[in-house]
Amino acid sequence: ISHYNAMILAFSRSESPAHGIKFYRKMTQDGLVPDQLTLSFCLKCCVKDLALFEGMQVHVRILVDGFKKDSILMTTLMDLYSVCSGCDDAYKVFDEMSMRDTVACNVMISCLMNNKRTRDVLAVFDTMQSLKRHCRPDDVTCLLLLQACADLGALEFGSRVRDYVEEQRYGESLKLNNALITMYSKCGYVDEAYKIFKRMHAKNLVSWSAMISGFAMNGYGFDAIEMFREMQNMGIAPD
RNA sequence: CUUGUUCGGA
Repeated sequence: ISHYNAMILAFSRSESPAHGIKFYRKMTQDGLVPDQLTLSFCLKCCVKDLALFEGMQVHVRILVDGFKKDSILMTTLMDLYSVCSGCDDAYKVFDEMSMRDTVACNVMISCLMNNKRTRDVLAVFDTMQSLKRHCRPDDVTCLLLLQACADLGALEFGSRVRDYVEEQRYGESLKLNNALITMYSKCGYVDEAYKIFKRMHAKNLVSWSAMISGFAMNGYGFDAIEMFREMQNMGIAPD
């Protein structure tokens, strides 16, 4: 069976996930019994193929086979509904999970974000902070949240996330710093963005580009050009 | 690297 799993996993990462679903069907018709891994890989195929109906059949199988308390599997299911259906179905799974951890919350947040339900995102963040450690927001949570704030121009909330980031000493994370730069820029606070930029030890092409367009979008075209030169002097090639 | 979430700027 591990060979079948390997096959389906490979299909789930390929550009033809539908073949993985076919393969799964075939193996069950041949009387083989899928395990958690099989179901998980098959779900990934369904997500990638946007195959809601097939995914729901796997859902049924999960329940029938008694894998309901496998939280990782349930999180994958959430992702299926998040991508192929909507918040309501994803939340239903979320709500019925026996153990909700940080990743499950992150899936929920990303789903809510895609559906522009910002206020609910906020609420989830709040409850995550007050719950036990297995639900505490992590770096991915912050990344998601900062991106949302940037899109919405939600400075106040973005600052709260920033405080949290610094409490947790995610301060050296390149991705988080870049997300902060973008968030402040889009909220119109280039100076704050620049402070972040300056104190960064490691900078990316992304960091530079974020800073440059931050200046540009706030009407500091000259500084943008200046930054661009400085970047090249640092030996970083523009793309 | 045999089960889950983000993948950064434009």
